[in-house]
Amino acid sequence: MAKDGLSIGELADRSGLAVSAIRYYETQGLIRPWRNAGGQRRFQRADLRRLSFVMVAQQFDFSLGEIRALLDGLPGQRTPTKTDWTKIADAFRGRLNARIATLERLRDKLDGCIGCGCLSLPNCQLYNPEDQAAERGQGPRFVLEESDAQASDAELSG
Amino acid sequence: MAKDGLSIGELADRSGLAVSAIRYYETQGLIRPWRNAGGQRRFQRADLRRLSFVMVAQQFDFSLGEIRALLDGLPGQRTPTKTDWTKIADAFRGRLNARIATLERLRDKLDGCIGCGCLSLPNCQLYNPEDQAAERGQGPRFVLEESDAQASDAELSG
DNA sequence: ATAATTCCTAAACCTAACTTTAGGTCAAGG
DNA sequence: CCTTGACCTAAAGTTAGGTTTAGGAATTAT
Repeated sequence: MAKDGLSIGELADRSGLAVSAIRYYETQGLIRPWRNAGGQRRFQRADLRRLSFVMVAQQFDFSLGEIRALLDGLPGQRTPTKTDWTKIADAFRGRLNARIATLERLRDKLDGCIGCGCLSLPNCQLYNPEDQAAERGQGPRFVLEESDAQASDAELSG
Repeated sequence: MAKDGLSIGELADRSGLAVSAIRYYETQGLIRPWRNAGGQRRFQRADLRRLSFVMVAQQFDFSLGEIRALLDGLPGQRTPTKTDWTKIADAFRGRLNARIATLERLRDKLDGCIGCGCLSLPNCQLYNPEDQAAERGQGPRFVLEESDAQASDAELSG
């Protein structure tokens, strides 16, 4: 009930976040409470919006580091206003569309793959990860290049 | 060159996986090599297909545990054959469609949210996570229920 | 025969995003 | 005053999916 700011417990109740999560967010620079005389954290009411923003951004697959950058990028270190929101929403939508597009491409590959004898053919599209880790082997994965005859040797294992 | 099965290094080269990853997969029950006289792992050539399957399934967001279950569910503990593949592809497609649908719903929410003054209104759709962790707080998140007046107090923080 | 690879195990380490625990302090209520 | 209950810090634990390291043994190449 302290009128000089919200306690971490109050913020937790109102946000639905765990107290430990809020403390963690502080270590990650997402929120900066001040301390009262006794050393306890005190939060502004606007911090509720800040936490809300964090929670929403997480749904769009932004890491806490990225969210911090978004927050820091706001003029004056503010919590987003309606005006800022439009720009941020564009970033969110972009991320979302990219993810959807990736999944749709994967679905197309899968559909094009039915009945192609997959998992026993050399250049199945499904073996080109395209996202996950586009670093290690630059070229195609040779996974199924068992060029020898005997197209389907010993299917049994163990 | 050992004709009595592939060494782990050969399997790694052919699959594109790291040797350490293959060993790890063994601990997870995804692959079961036998040992030669000297105690080294030896793999069947069919294990390449098994690993390929693991890699593909991971792209569809299946955990190693789930992949193991899929593999174990195959009659005779086989690596999927063309016949099995159709059934599994259905499972993959289902997972994919569900994910796409979720993201599209999120996008719709986002679009319906533009200009609604989000992040300062009580019941923004974006505050209902729907996926992430549908466990803790069963009810709605009260995130923005600052019922008092002063709709936009102190936007500045720090 | 010997050097260079490759392989072995066990255990520690890594990232992300937190939670849990331990030991101790602060604040609110009766 | 005194007891809860909320809070504090630091450090360790958690999950997933691996990687790295250390110390040693097996294989392969020369």
